[in-house]
Amino acid sequence: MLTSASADSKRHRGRSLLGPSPTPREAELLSVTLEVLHEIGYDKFTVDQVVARAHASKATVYRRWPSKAELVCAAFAYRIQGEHGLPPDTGCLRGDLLRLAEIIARDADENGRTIAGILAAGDRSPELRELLVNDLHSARKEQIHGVLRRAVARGEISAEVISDDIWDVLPAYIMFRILQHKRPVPAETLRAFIDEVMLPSLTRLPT
Amino acid sequence: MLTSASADSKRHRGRSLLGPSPTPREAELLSVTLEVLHEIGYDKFTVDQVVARAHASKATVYRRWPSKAELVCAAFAYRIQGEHGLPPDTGCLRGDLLRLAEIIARDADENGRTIAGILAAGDRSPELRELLVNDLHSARKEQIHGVLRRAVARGEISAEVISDDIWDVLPAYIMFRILQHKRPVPAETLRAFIDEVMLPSLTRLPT
Amino acid sequence: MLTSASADSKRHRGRSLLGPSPTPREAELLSVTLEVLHEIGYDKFTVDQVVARAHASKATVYRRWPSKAELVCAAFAYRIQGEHGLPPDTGCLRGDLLRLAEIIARDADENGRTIAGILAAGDRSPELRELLVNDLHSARKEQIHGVLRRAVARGEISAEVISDDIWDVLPAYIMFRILQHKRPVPAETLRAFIDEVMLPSLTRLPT
Amino acid sequence: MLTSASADSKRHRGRSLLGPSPTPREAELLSVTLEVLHEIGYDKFTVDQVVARAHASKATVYRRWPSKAELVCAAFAYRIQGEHGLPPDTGCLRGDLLRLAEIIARDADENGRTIAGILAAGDRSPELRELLVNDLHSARKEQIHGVLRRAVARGEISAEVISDDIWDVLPAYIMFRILQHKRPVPAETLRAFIDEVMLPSLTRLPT
DNA sequence: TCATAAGCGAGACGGTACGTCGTGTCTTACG
DNA sequence: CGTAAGACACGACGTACCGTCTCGCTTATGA
Repeated sequence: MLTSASADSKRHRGRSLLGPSPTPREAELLSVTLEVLHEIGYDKFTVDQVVARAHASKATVYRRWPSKAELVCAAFAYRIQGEHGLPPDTGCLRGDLLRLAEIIARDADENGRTIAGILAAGDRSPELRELLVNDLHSARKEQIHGVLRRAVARGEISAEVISDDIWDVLPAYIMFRILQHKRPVPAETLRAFIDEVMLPSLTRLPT
Repeated sequence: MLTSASADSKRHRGRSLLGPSPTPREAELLSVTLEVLHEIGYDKFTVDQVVARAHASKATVYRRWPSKAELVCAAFAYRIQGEHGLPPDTGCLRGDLLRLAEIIARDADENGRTIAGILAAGDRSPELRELLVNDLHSARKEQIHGVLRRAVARGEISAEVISDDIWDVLPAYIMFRILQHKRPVPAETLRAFIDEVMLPSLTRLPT
Repeated sequence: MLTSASADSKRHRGRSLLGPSPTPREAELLSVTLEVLHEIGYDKFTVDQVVARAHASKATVYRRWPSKAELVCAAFAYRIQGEHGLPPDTGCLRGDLLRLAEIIARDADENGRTIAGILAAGDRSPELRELLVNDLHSARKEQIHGVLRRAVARGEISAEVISDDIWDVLPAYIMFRILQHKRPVPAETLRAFIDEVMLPSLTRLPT
Repeated sequence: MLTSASADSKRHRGRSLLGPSPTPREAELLSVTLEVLHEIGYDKFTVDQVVARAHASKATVYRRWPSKAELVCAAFAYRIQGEHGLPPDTGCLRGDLLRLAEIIARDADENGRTIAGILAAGDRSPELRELLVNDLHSARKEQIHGVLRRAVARGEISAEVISDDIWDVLPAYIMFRILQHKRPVPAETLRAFIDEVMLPSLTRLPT
């Protein structure tokens, strides 16, 4: 028996974007949203398509997400959940970074254009966008800091090089490459970036 | 000594995107397009507004640029022309990079959202988008390589570190920061990026 | 005695052109269409004007009538409904015909140009045009045959002269005159036509 | 010294619509106009099509005829010239009328929709339209009156039945039938009209 | 003989209507 | 009551046509 009050109180644990964790119907709609985004890209994305494919009503969508932009944001935030896992330990910093770079590159390859769309539509709902960006990157940040902490533990790098400001060099570069050339970033480029930029920076002599 | 930047500026301009250099009327329309983009942002941008403000006809616009996306691209390519100038020589690589970072940051701050829009709408006209991206970044590439060549001439760095693949670390990071947080990149972040990432990479010991 | 007119009026009205009888919103739009047609004429008629005046949306109009031509046709068909009434019995055929001629002439005077426009645009939607013409003239046919049947009942004419083919001599002539000279047909011309053409034909000696 | 005055005076022989008789170039353009009208009908008619097909320039067209409506009118007036011939004498009024009806019916079949278009667009250039209508029907009037005069000469009808007002019953009915059903008027209908309407009217007993 | 002008082909241009489509609001009917 | 279905206002998009205009090119005359 459903006691929607207790269900409600359960839902108010959600963190950032989704507030309450999504109901089954919401989850379904968000999944369909992600599907459509993947298939036809952000700029051809249509709320009506989501509605049609989910056999839903526009009112049902707009009751929860007041605009197309917020629907897309919410769908993205929904997707991010559960991606916080650290990549497996490969035994050395370089291996960990290469592995992480691959993960990020694959993800960016799949979702780059959608993210660009969200960023471009920025002013429609600035606060939401900010939340999304935070969500997006807090996952990455944890992964990266995790890898770096492992390297510190191994004695490969000094703890001082872990910065709170520019930790995002790796995802930034990968995302940028994806957006610029719309092809996947070649593995060789990832390797070069890690060997020629990341590692020199992380193992630099203290100034 | 190569001054390929100046050589570049001597070429018949507008070769890539605009085909022939724009007629006066075209230039006018592109200028108005840029105006509108700045004022109301990419997602609220309207061809009709351009038409109204330029006292033009829709046919005049669509005769040249077959869609809104291409109009915006062309306007951007038009804007880029003449931005090839090298930043002034500050005497040392670090100073040059800081100066260049400022330039890039200011530009990205002004046009970031528009660029994101173009990237998001990518598939509407892929070839045009590619041309635009090439134009956008060939200008930057010239500037960066110019600065690095100056550093090589000064003996600050080895010519070997100049890569044709990952030269774009600096603009990538700046653009990404702009798009992520929509505020201007703080000078301190630029400094940190240069000191902690760029310079270690450029002055790294040969592997 | 056949009262096919009243039988007709009992049928579910709006069968032919409008399909189901129009919804309130449809009726409103058709009324506004007729208004605009009267005010500015067929060739300056604009769907946007209808939309603006009815505080409607273009989509609302085009959802029901796929083109301007069909909107105008439907508006006309809508107008025709309820015009099936017989003119009052004046006691003799000549009087009935004069009365009917006046009615037709006034109607043609008001709508002549619009009808010409519809006819000219014929090929845009031939089947619809045909329906419209049928509707337009089935009403007239009822009126004329009604008048003639009264005359037969009075013994003024023979039933044999009532033709199914060329019953439309009267409306044809009136409409033509209206279209040709754009002024109303003078009463004297109507009288002459009835006395010198209609009545000799109706009372002719059997060949 | 320009002799445009004398040139002008030369050209001022034309009668009604065309003013001066058309130059070769004008005649060519009018012919092409008629061609296009026949092929695609009045409502899809386009000045640009005439221009393209005649390898002419829009300026050339608009220098002579200030609007599409006037171009079409002029083309029609041009076509009418030389159609004033009487139909051959068949020996009796009925034969003459049948022959004439055929001629009119064929002409109306070819040009009905165009004429309707001109009539519908009436208010664009009322005076021109009036001229056209006069031209159109003065030719017919001559033909009909010619046939009637022949019948008077034969003693078939009385001269008194020739009316100046409602002479146009025959073309009116034919034109109307053409416009209404867009198919050619069947010969049987023409015969019935002549036998059952025209002849009773023309041979009626004096009231 | 050449230049000066007029006619012309070509087609860009401003304006405006068309018909399509997407967003976000709202109503109706069903379960 | 929530929901599916979908009508609706608003407004942008991209197309097409009209009538005006400017450009060169050609031709035909007058100095």
